[in-house]
Amino acid sequence: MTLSLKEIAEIAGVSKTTVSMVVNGRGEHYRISAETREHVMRLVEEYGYSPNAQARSLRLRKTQTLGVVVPGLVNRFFAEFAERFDGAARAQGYQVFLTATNDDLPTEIEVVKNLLSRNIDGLVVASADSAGRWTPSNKYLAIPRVYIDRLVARPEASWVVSDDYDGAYRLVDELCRRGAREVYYIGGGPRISTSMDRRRGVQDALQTHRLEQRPEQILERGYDFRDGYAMAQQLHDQHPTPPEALFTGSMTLFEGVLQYLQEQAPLWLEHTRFATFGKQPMLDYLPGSIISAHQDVEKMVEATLELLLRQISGDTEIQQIKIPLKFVFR
Amino acid sequence: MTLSLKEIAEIAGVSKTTVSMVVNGRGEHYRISAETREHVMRLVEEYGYSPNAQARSLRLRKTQTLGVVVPGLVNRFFAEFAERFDGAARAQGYQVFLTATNDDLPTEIEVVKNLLSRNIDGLVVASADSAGRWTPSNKYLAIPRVYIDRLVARPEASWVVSDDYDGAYRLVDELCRRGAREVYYIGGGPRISTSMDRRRGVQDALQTHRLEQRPEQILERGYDFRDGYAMAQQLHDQHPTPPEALFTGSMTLFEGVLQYLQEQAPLWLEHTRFATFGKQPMLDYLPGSIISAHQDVEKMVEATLELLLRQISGDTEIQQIKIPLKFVFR
DNA sequence: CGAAACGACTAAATCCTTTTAGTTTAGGAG
DNA sequence: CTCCTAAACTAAAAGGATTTAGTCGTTTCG
Repeated sequence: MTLSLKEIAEIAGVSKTTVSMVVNGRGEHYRISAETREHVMRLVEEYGYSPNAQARSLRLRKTQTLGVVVPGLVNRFFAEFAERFDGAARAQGYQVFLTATNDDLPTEIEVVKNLLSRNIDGLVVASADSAGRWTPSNKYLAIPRVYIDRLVARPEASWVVSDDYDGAYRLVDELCRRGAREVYYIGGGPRISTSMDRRRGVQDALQTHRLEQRPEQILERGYDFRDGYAMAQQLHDQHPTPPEALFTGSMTLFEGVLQYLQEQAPLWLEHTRFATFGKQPMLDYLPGSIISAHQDVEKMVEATLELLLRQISGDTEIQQIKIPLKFVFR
Repeated sequence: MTLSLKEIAEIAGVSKTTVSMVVNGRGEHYRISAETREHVMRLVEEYGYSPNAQARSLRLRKTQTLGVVVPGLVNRFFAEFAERFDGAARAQGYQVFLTATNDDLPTEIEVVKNLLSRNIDGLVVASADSAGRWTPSNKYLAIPRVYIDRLVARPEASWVVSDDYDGAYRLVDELCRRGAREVYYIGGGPRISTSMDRRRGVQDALQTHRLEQRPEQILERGYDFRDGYAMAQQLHDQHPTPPEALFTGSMTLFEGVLQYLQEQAPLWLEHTRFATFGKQPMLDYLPGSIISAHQDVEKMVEATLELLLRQISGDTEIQQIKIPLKFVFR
């Protein structure tokens, strides 16, 4: 059993107000004699009193709590983001509710609603739906929030994303510089902003290099491992010989592709040049040619937390930040 | 602005009690006429009322909140555990506070204290210190909790861990069956239970196969990438030719080792047989011989949540569960 | 007919803090 | 001696829910 403020006050023989003042040390227009302060403090320590956060935040209308909603944690980018964000937020006195939605919009909506009813102070979302095709509640619209990774069209709000267009462009540009004349594209769901931007980047780079773009060179499905596997299969079926170059929109997709190729078309692993989004230490040890681009997690965390805290402290300005990717040209 | 129960009651022209009853539908010894119920419900929908979780849990002494404390999320096992646990807990109506401690005991203690002051209903910890060399508060001792991955000596409590001893034994056994006569061990910090068990497994397997065990064959440091790198270096310095077999205690360690070997001793990658704990899809595409064992996350999540919920519902029995590992003998 | 039972509500207490608006005591100024 | 002020506290309200213990008519039963 933990004691309450009231009980401490009774034991100490002072009022609740006094104990509260001592514990919070907020002596604005109140003074407490050194004697009393010490007396109360001793009891607080002795009984290991710490304020009940429920009651506290009920009164203060502040929970010192943030919500982070991501598609999944097995995805290394989100894992790293979550881990760093958690640490940074904690350093600022916030505890984090972290939730994975599995990229499912109904789940996302349910989770956000739950978080809102818990009166979180701020919200970070990598949304499953960039188009914003659901009607947010007033409470949702009122809460400080930052979208990450994928920008969201509606409601108009702050976001921190990577420069996906530029990343895709430069990856494909590099493939071409290295001699590729035929680049295939395997990407995530066309309703997610990252997919759209990456695809545009790829296409513009091909255009710059005056390379042909046939519709069957563009495959889009989802960001899942199985999507990667399936698209590799589809590609292989329609084009049995190894293409010169293959671009995948995420590490998970790349893993799916790899799985298929190893099983059904190992020749590709030797002859095709790969470019992919995502980070993975083991890429360095794979045979074959692989270049990659990954998000600058540290900068993103920093920017996200700053935007969020600024909103929490009352600033209503909307800010939208695009962060450059990092490239590994092996 | 969201309305409160009181305001809804005023608009509806009924008491707070009635609204509360309608919303929670807990008509044990209270009845509410269909008419009133419908009337109130309409207003609740219209204004999008949902109860304030702070106030609710203050009264109920239940927060429908669980804490999960892990060393880090970039580690795939913890990421997968967290993701699945989050989903399973949400299905049971709990929201999860997830925190990464970076395997730092002071951080762990601080985080747990914070979670306790928020009155979480249950706690899951992969502790940075298996020896239990800190004094837990009464509140900590009283809260339903389950240790995972690493068991904790004190306080006596429920845990769900993998059968590390067996896993290490069988990996090394397999190495020996495949002809290895000399196995080196690279492991995590000797104060963490998983390290201790894995080491014992390795040593017992060597003994079974009547293989020599020199002290310099056993390296222990920590579970970090850099630890792996450093131990590989140390090993290479004292033994420049590729050893027949090398065991690493985690995927992160293996990655560190790989990094060093690729830079300084690429020959090893061809000639040494590797065995490692951990899961990583890309292992399948690496050249060389690698066998591995990884935790059965699904079963662990299931067991952990069940033990926790049972404790929350009042069962005080301590249960300690060891779950078999999964092996991939490539 | 009187008492008990029941249906349909409501008032007020409770959970634990924070904070506003006092209250009490002592000392100094006039 | 009275009045005022400062120092050091305290009482009570507020914050938003749940729940115990009623209240007040209307039926039902003996």
